[in-house]
Amino acid sequence: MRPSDLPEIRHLPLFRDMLQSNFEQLLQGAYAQNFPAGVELIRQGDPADFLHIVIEGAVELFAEWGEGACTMAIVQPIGTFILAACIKDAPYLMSARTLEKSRIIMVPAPDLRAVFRRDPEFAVSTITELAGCYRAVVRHAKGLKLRNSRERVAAYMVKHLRRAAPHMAFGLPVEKRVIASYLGMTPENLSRTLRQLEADGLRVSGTHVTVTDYDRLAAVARPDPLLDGPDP
Amino acid sequence: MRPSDLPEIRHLPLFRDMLQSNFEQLLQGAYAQNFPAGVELIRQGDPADFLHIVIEGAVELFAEWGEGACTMAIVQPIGTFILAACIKDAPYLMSARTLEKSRIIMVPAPDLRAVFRRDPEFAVSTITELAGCYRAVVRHAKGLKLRNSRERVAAYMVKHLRRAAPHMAFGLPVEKRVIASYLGMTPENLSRTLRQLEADGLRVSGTHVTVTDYDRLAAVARPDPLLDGPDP
DNA sequence: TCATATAATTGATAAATATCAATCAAATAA
DNA sequence: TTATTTGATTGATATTTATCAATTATATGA
Repeated sequence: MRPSDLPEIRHLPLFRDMLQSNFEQLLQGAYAQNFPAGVELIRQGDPADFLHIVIEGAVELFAEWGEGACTMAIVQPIGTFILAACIKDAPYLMSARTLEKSRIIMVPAPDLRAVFRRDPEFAVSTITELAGCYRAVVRHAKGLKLRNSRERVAAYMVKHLRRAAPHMAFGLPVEKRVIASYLGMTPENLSRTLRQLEADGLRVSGTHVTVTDYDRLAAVARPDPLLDGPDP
Repeated sequence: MRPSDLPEIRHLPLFRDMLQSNFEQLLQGAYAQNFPAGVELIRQGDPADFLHIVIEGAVELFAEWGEGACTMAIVQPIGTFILAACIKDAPYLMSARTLEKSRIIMVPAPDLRAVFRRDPEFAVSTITELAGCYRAVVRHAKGLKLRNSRERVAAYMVKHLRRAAPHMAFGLPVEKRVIASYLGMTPENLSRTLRQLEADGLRVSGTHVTVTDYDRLAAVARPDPLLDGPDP
């Protein structure tokens, strides 16, 4: 592990408040690894061995059932994934693969469980982190059930535009087929929907998104913090 | 609050391992209330004031957006809800209403946060509980994205049949329209799907469900612990 | 650079699902 | 009990979304 990785990790909400000695011990047993794009890091159903931290690159969490598969989330720096499986000492519910060249830190699950039993601050941070993850999935599920695909696409664009504020443009973080799967639709349907949304102030060319009429687009998306998350 | 409520609550995984003194203090500030059916206990967007514990009856967690609404979960005794919002001190993401005459215990959120900061066992239980909630929603979202409505209905029936094992029959716990909404479909579609599944060993008459051919039904549902939860 | 693979788009069509309206059944209250 | 409300079912139809096939664009590697 690079020494330069540590301060960044230390600043994550999950690790920010714990005792220095516990932090050091936790990352003692951890190790970093660089992966090319398209590597399967985790297979759903396997026992949870490591908490993963994405330092560079991007990781797709996806689910499979029979022939089908779908994207459940994208994790980008600096983010962690599958905390819940590690804590429950249960099988992973999702698989994970790198979308690009990525640098990942892996913290052994038993160390994690040991430390939050004796560091109350870390326990509180873990609780807060998990509560945040839970709420994120609830919002995702709400979007799937309450919005149709056109509304989900519009909401996705509005959400990313807000992050890019005050600009009225941003670049898509991942391939369109991944976005389509995340939004619970086919790539063909996404393609047609983007075309259709040109009448509502959205302009997508390749990976570049421009919003020409925010109000019109927002009228389709009807953004709501209870579905799209807090404003930032 | 009835004295007879306490032992039951004390046996919940969430409260089982904490110090008796902390348990007593936590429930000191709590109070129990009886509600008729159809009462809105919580409105999404409101600040999270209380952890709710269902002692008797049934509570529907639902989400609203614009004109639309959908059922997100059913909580039955003895279960808790909206732990995550209490912990994050954030607005509720879901509304809650009683589906039947229900007895609910309400624990003030600030007490909750205070106690898990000083009782490590309670912190660990909270972490485990939240991780479990998270995984439940992930499974629900996976089901919505990977299965079509026929498969979701079949899986719902298989899941409930397993709980009723070794019987090959059980009663629907809530109205069909609630089940339909939970499964992300219209009541009409559920009705037609149930009719269609008669060819696959499922027999539903009113609230009574009988499975005449488990293997055929399971062939439609393709049950999977990563979508349907652990076997019990 | 070109050749090749992969992703994105487009059109045609099919399947899934929702909507609307009418009826039927079941629960509930007077 | 009967009257009334509410939920469930059914049919007809519209809409949404997926599938399949072909083409175009874009990225990737020799």
